Amino acid sequence: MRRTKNGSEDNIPSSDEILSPLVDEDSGGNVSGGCLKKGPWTSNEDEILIEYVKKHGEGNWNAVQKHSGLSRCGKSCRLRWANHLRPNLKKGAFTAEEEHTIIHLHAKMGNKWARMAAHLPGRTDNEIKNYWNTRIKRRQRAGLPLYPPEVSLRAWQHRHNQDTGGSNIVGKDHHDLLQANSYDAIPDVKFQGKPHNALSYMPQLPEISSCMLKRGLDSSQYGNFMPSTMHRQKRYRESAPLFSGPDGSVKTPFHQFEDNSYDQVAQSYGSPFPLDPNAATKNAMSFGSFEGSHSLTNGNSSASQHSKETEKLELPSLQYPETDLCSWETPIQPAMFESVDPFIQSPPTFMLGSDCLSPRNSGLLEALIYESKTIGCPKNHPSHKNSNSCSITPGDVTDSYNMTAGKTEIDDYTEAVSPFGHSTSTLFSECTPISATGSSYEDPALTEAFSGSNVKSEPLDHVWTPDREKEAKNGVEFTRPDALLASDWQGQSSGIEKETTSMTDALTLLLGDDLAADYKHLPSGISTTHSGWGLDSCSWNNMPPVCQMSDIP
DNA sequence: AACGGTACCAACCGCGCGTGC
DNA sequence: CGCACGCGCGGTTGGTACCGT
Repeated sequence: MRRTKNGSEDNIPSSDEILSPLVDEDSGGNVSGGCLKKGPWTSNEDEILIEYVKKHGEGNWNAVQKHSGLSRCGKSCRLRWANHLRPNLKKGAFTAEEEHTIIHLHAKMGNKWARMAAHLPGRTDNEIKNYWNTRIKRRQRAGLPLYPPEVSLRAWQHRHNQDTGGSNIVGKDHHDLLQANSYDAIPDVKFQGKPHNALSYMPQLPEISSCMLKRGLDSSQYGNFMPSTMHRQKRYRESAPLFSGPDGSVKTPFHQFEDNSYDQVAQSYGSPFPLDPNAATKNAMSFGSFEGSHSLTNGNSSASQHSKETEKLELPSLQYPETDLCSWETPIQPAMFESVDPFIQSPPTFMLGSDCLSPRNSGLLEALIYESKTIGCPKNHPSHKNSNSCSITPGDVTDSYNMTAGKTEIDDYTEAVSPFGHSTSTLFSECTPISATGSSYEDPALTEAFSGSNVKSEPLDHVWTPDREKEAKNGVEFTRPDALLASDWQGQSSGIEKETTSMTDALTLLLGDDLAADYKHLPSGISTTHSGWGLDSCSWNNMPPVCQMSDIP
């Protein structure tokens, strides 16, 4: 700590400590009764507290005031003790090892500071939190990604191992699962082994990498990247860098669309997407594309009830089960579409990750925003037959890859109109892998699926026909690198080298030569075309089953 | 030297959970 | 069952030091 204000930190008593000027003004200086002192602790107070703990042990903090005469609330005492006075506390800067651990822990847990602290003896959650927030700022300023690529990879590996080791829906009654209109009922949706198709694969990557990339940036102070009061455009520009430019410069997702790379990539693939020149739509798409990975805009902040349940699962934010909606499997809720600025405003509430949804993680304002949005959604009215009318259940989107979403309220959902003047379904198509096919609404089958009236569950393999595959290649959503990867995988898996080349070209366009080149140096199993998104889709089968994240104590 | 912006961090706040009555 | 209380957590605020102009 650089400062040594009023000696509370350096144990040098001062007159200020004796007669602390920091008594809560509201207390009028009366520190007795219910009016307790606030502000920095003095060494005197520290001594009193230490003595008290020696005598009575930790706990029962509210009794401190009674027994010791310390004019601090129990809560304050507990914090002081836990963060500064208890023995074995490490002071000073984090070591490189600790930093490394923190990074990995954060990739694994998200903003679970206390849990992270448990892995760092002598460190407090507050310390870690402050460190992380500082790190976020620093890296954001420096234009560096929050996580090193290898961390993203490891997180993915961890996730993948969990996935393959956990339950999966393959072989299960998929339909039943999809029918379960409850987050609780949503199992660990897995696409076992290698992806059967690009769409089944795609969700896996973004939920890890982009989730990670965003997550840290989504801590409270930087939730939604920037204060809501900041000008939108400014925020875009200052948002956490997610892409590296050819010159090493970092580009935000919005940079991606400020230049022509977006279109270039799309054109290189002959995308049928108009890549809407309309700014709003473009934003919507760009947001959607990242919203599509959800993590990017959700991070930790969101307010939703079901989060509580999932949080109880003690699932780290990056260990989202397949129900974790830091993926494209995420149901899209009204907030997403009704936000004037989905990137700025209250993020969708569909994050099922342990800390993605927690109301506690959301600011009160966010919660209110969402609440107001929810209320504002007529279909969300309690009287409506289905409270989820304005949303899509996890299963819906989960299965959207094969366009066989279970019976859902998609029909309702498609009726909503975004502030952009797009139907939510349009946005949905832009925000989900559905759009990756580029045929969300060109394909009659898909259209039918989205009509919501007669949705059939079909095996993945039934849906992924060669034609569909071709569609996907042509219409891959270029707002999503992972989609590109998926396409890449498709191309390679089917021996279409040309496609792969195009893929690489596209990535080069998207990521820049340097970055793309860097990927070639990544170890086996890691993408040769990208790192920011974790792994090479074509290396799916080569992924070592080693869960590096488990190395963390 | 003065000023403003920034970085950093301790402390605080609000909320939710668990428990006991 | 409802309430109060203790506790823990994540997020936010406020104060100070540092740095650049």
